[in-house]
Amino acid sequence: MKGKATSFDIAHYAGVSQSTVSRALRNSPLVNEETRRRVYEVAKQLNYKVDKNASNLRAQQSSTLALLLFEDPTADESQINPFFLAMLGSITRACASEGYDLLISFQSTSADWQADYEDSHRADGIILLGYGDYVDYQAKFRSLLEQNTKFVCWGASVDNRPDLTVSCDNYGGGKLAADHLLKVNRKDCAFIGDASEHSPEFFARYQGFKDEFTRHGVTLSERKMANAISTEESGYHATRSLIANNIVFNSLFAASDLIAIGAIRALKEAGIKVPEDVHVVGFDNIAVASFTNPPLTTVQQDTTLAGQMLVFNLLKLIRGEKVENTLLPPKLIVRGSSI
Amino acid sequence: MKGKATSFDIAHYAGVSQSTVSRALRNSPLVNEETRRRVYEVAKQLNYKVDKNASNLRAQQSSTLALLLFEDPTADESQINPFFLAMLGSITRACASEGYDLLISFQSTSADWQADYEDSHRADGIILLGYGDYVDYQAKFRSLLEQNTKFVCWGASVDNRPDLTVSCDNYGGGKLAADHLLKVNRKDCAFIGDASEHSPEFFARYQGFKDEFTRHGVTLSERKMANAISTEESGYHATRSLIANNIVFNSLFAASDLIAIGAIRALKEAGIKVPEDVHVVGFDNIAVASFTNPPLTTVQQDTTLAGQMLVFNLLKLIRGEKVENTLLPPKLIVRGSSI
DNA sequence: TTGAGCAGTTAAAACGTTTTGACAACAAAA
DNA sequence: TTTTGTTGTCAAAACGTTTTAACTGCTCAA
Repeated sequence: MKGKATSFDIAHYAGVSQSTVSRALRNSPLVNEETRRRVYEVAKQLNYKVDKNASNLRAQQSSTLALLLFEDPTADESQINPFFLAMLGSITRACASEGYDLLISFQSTSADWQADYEDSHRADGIILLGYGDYVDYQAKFRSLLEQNTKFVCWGASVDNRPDLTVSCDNYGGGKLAADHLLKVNRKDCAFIGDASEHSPEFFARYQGFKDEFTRHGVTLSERKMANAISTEESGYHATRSLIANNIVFNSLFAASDLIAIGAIRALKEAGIKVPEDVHVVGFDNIAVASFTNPPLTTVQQDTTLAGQMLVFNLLKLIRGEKVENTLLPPKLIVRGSSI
Repeated sequence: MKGKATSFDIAHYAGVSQSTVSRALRNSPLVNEETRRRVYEVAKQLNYKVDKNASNLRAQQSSTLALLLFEDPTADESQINPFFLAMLGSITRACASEGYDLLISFQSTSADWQADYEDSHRADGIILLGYGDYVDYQAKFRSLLEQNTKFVCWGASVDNRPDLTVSCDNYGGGKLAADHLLKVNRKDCAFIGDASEHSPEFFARYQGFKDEFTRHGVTLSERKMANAISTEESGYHATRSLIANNIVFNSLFAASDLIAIGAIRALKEAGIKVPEDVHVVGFDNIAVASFTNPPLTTVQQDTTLAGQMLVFNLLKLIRGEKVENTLLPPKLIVRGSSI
C-alpha cells in the first residue's frame, strides 16, 4: 500500500462500493450485517481510520470543542490559576466521554481575544474560562451572540447576563464562610478581593458573606476591605496595606485561595499569628490549600461537576436544545487556619 | 447572506476568481498587491474565515498537535500532577506561537492508549507526557514508529531508546541535590522514589545523586531506600514504612516534589522535625513547593523551555528535518527544608 | 401477470479549500 | 514583424468523506 488507506481501498478489498463502506463503519441500519462484518474486517486489517478532515468537511461539524482560558496578569507568565487547571482536567474528561476532542488556548490580553474557532470550523462551540474583567468582556459576548457562536461561560450569573453560564453559587459560598466565622465567634472580619461589578464572582461571594453577617446583627466595616485580583502577590500586598493602615481584625475572608495564601504570608510577616490572632478563610479549595501552613479553611467548588455541566450545556446549545443557566452548590472545608 | 461566506462569495464581491482569493489570503507572491488589498477588504467585511476542514483536507495536514497526558493512578481522579500541568501551559503557548492548535487528551490506563490522532488526520504529530511505566510503553512506541507516526516524548533519554525525547538532565539534577546535602553536611541520606528501569527518570535522579555522594567518599545505604510513585500519598506511605522499620537518617532526597511533600507529612507525624532532624530535598519545583511548611528545597526543571523544545522538535520531525534528543539543565532551589 | 413494497446496494453530487496547467495581456528582445 | 518572457488571473482537478436519489432483485398482494 502506497499512502494511507482510504474508504475506496476498503471498498475494493471488501468487494462493495465506497458508500457502503462509509455506512457500514458508521453503523447505519441500511447495511447488511454480514457486509458490515466484512467491511470492519478489512478496515482493521489495513489499519484504516476515517479521515477527520474529510468527514468534518462533509458533515459540516468538527466534533471538537474549544476551551479559551483567560489568565490573570501575573508576575510569572507560565503560572496559571490552579483552580482553572483543575477545571481543565474535568472538562477534558467530559469532552472525551462525549466523543468530542478538546482544543485549548490561553488568552493573555483581555482586549482582543480570538474566538474564531467556530467561524473557521475548527470547533463546534467554545467554553470560556477565567477570572477576567467582566465589564471588558460584555461587548465581546454580544458580538459572539450576534454571530450566533455557540459558547458557555464559567462565572457569575449576573442578572440580564446575555450569555449562557455555569457557575458556583458564589453568594451561597460567601454565606457558608460567614456562617463558619460567626460560629467560631470571629466577628471582626476583613475582606480581601474585588467587590465591584468588574468581578461579579468575587462580588457575589462578598455579598453573601456580608448578608449573612447582617442577618446575625453584625455589620462589616467598609474600612476593613482591600482590593485584590486572584494572585498570591495581590493578596499579599492588599493585606499589607491593611496592616500598614493599622486596621485591626480577628478574621479574614479572601475571595480566593491564592489571595488567602498571600494574605497569610503578609500576616505572618507582620508577626500576626494564624489562626490564633486572625482566622483565615479562602475560596476554591485548590490543591495547595491543604499544604499551606496552617492548612487553609476554604469554600470548595466542585470542579468535576462544573466541567461536566459546562460541556453538557454547551452540547445542548449546539444541538439547539433549551438550556438554562446552572448553579452549583459550594461546600465548606474547615482546616487549621480557622480553628 | 444566507450561511457562512465562502471563498466564492469573496471572489464574487471582489470581482476576481476563487483561486485568486485563496492565493491572496495566503499571501502568495503570485497575486497583485492591489488585488490582494481588495480581497482582504471584502473578506473582512463579510467576516470570512478560511474553513479549516476544507483547507486541511486539501493540504493534507491539520496544523494541530495532540498532547497525550498520562496520569499517575491517584486517589483523587481529577488531580493531575502539577508539574505536568505547568508543562501543559508552556506547550500551549509554544504551539500558539507556531500557529498550531493543540488538542489535549488525558490517558488513564497505561495499557491501551489511543494514539490515532495522526492516522485520522486530526493532528500532525503527538507529544507524550507523563510519568508512566517505561517498560509498558516500549512496545507501544515501537508500533508508533512502525506506522511512521511523528511523536516526541518527555522523559529520560535512556540508551537505545527508539523514540525522540526531550528531558531534563535528571542525572545532573540528582548531583545538584547531593552536592547541596554534602555541603550542609547531611550525609546520612534516605531516598524515596522508584530506582528501577520502570521509571528511568527517577532512576537517573538517584544515579546522579548516588554517584556524587560516592565521589565524596560517602556510600548510600540500600536499606535507606523506599519505593514510591509520584504522588503525595505514595511518598507518605513509603516514608512511614522507613520510620516504622527504625531506619535512621538525617536527610532525605525525594524523586519528586509530591513525594517530598508526602514524606514531610510522614516525618512530622512521627515527631521528626524538618529541617532540624531531617533535611528534605525534592525535584520539580512545582508551585506548591514554596508554600509547604517548611518551604521545600528542590531541583527545578525549566518547564517553559521544556514545552518549547517539545514543540520545536516535533515540528522539525514533521518537516522531516534532522532532530536530536534534547537535554535541559536543572537548577537547585534552596528553601527552608534544608537549611 | 402486473404492481407495489422492501432490503440492500450503488453512482454521483456535494462540502470548501489548494494547486496544477493553461492562458491572456503586455513588454522587451530579435 | 515575430519571438520570448513576465505578470496576473482563471478554470478545473484534486482531497476523502457523507448523503441523496436511483436502481436492482426480491417477495407478496391483487
